[in-house]
Amino acid sequence: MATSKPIHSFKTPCEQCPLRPLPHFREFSRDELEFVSHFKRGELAVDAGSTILVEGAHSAHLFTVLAGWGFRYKMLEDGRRQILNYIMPGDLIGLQGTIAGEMQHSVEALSSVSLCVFERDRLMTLYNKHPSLAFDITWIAAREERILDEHLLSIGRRTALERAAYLIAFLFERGRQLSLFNGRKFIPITQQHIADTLGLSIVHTNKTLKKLSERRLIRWQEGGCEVLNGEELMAIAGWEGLGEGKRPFI
Amino acid sequence: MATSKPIHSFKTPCEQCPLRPLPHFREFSRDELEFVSHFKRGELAVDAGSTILVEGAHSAHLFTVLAGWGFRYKMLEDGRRQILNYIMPGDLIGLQGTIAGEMQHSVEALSSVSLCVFERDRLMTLYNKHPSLAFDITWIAAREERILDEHLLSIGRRTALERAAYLIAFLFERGRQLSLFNGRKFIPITQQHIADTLGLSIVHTNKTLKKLSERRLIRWQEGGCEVLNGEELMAIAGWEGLGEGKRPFI
DNA sequence: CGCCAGTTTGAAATAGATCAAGCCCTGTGG
DNA sequence: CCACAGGGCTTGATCTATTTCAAACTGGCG
Repeated sequence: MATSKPIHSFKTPCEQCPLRPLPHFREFSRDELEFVSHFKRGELAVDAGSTILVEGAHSAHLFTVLAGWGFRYKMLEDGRRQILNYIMPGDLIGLQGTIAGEMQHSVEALSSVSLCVFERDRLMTLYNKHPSLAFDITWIAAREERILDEHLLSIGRRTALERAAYLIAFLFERGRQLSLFNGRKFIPITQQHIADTLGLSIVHTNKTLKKLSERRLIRWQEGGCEVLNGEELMAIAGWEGLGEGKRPFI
Repeated sequence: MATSKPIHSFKTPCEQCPLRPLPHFREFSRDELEFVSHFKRGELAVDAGSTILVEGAHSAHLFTVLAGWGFRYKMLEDGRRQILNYIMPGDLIGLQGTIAGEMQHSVEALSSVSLCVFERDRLMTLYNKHPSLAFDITWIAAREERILDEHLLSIGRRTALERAAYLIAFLFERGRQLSLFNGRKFIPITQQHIADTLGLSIVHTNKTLKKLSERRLIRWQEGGCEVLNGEELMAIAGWEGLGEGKRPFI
């Protein structure tokens, strides 16, 4: 399994980037846009279930998600898996490889995913020539950190029901910010993924989700979760949301 | 409680920084050193138990830890607390305030702590004038992310015994890298802190630590934990360690 | 048709939480 | 010098959230 198609020579010009017009992302200056356009080396398209990056590998690339859903995870030697966070359009992945030499986690696609490919080697040029973009990269890393903090709070101190409510509300909020839902508020995820994110067994996860379903907050469909009441999920979790405001991306 | 002394006008010149000579940190160029020296605005000294930053506050400052131990945490409304990570010399704190406007977590001192104070406003100058330092800040953020990933794996998927072993090994490794131990390998921490880091109750934490004590891997002393066998703790946790190599700091 | 991944359910086992006390040490105030 | 209060640690007993085990159901798909 987990085969990824070769990197396309085809590339969407950054000037026509489908993400840029979204209200969630900050504007680029002409200058920045031009640099990023050169920085981008190609596009990668993978199918649902493919592995995008593997723990331990030395990848020469950085990626920005153009479309689709995926997740980052780590495993223990005996196979226990922990999902660390989800990746969605605008997210930068592979930065960790820059500091540690090799990836410390794996990344897998939940849906079909397409990614912009950058060369890690040229990152220093970005820092030298475009301080504003350099700052954006720091911003993106700090944001990921903030989200991990919240996940940690969730796994460490929330009950199973609160955790599940938090996770679904979180994914829903992220999708909403990215204008990902056309009518059907659908998250392409399996109960096993939810279990591995929340640190619960799949059986208990199933029973917990059933409680949320009975309260008409979510509905489970083939291949994912439909959100019926995001507000109430946030209330159960005691979670404030992601905050408004525009964010950068590369 | 939690009173912090006013920011000292007194400042250790960066040229005489006690951290710089440590083998764990990367060298600075003369240029970088000069800039950082100007960037630094003063020093802050707080006692054990003091709050250094509070969730929700708008701080105008960034800090680098010069000496001492502390921790970052978040709380739920009903008082449940989750410790997110520990801060030690060389760590940068307050960066999150830059991206979210306000702090998303609090920081408290475990021992007496002294900090270098920087003005957040002048961060952009650093990005404009010193790309190498800008990159270092990203590096530091990405490193924190990596550590949070590991914590998440721990809380989500390791057993209580494994978690405790991981945490103590982790703190021990960090202290060792920083040459913090002179003979006595002592971590200034309370069992309540360990419980709030591992997502366990204090009673169960106590019983778990007792098992580690009985195996002669640690010894509990007044006010903290003495590490007797870091190797074996890592083995129990199935944890590889932090990796060698120098790291930057500001 | 039969297989497979994902979901669902019930029953038994257990890790960890909660409850309740007691202990030790240090600091404080009479 | 003693009393006592408080924080941190320890321990045993009971309770419960969650895991594990086992089995069956569903809908696609070759």
